[in-house]
Amino acid sequence: MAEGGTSTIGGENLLFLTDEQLRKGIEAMFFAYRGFTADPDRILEDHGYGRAHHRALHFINRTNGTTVNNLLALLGVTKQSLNRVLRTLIEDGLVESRIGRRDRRERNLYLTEAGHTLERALSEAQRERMRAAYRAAGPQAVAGFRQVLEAMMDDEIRRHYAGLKDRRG
Amino acid sequence: MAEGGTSTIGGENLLFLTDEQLRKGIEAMFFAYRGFTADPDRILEDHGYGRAHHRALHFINRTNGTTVNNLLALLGVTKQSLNRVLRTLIEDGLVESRIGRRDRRERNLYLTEAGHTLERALSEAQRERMRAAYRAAGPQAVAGFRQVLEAMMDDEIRRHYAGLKDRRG
DNA sequence: ATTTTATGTCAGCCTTGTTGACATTCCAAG
DNA sequence: CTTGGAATGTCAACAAGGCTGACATAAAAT
Repeated sequence: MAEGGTSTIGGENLLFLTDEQLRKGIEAMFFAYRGFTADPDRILEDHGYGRAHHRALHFINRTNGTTVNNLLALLGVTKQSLNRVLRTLIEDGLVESRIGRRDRRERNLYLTEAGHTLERALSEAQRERMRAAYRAAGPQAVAGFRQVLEAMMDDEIRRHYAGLKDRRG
Repeated sequence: MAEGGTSTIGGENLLFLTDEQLRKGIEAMFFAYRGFTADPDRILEDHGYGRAHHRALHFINRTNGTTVNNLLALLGVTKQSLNRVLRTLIEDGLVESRIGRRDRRERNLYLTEAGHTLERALSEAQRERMRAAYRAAGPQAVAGFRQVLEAMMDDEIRRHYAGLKDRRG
């Protein structure tokens, strides 16, 4: 049974995309995402946090000193929603909010030591799962994985994904 | 700059997994999943439904005549949570719930004509995005994509993913 | 001086997860 | 046959975390 076959016709590699194959891909995405979030979720539960807190910690760590507005664009939620999460993280001493130096309206966000500790625990759990999957699938598969995921993003997001740079300060 | 490089040493293809590469993979997963759900979400909004309704419709369509318990295992939520979604779908005439013939405690679930119509609209939107991503990335990438996703699932789920069969009745 | 921008906050709504209590049905042990 | 436990599904109530709208404040821009 040839599933997901490719064929080379006239030098070009063609892909036969049946609805059945696409459905398999859709379900793979759904189930894999569950696995992807399962390990951090368990850690978060112990701290009384949810996925929203994880996402905030991740991107604050990634883009050190980022502003609230910046974070909103990345996370794709409303400021009210982000604010609720951010407030608890600040109250709990995981995130520090400093008034901007150039523009005093802005708040620059940083992880505290405690924040870094939790972020590391979360991301290490997630990296471990990703590492195992990468190893099992092999380098060629990993390259393909990344290509398909990137093609699946919205255009605006793809720019964020590609262009995000650390800006320490 | 060699990012995510592979090298062939002694005939074996090795993969260098830096934390940075893994983090890129993690973010790709996050952003791609947003894109993955964006199109159906827009359709659902028009009908006053959410993602949970989409998932239910998908798996009822896929496993025609499935029971509530079966669906629970696939969706990974509590029966109470599923029940709420199911109730509205039944009230709205998208899903039919028939008392089981062998075991009258069970309910066998089927899509009505209207249910099929909405399911098709949702899955076609999602397939279209998947199709475009597959085309952009190419067949080799698609194979890798599926391999990595499968390796990322929890073991129990992987069995569901691989082994799900239609059982019409 | 006025307007715009960045941020924070309050109130209230919705979806979708959770647990607890309960009804129905089946099946097996007595 | 009856009865008690297990399986299945429903109803009620609560929490997290999305959302919108309204409003306050401070600072920057005009």
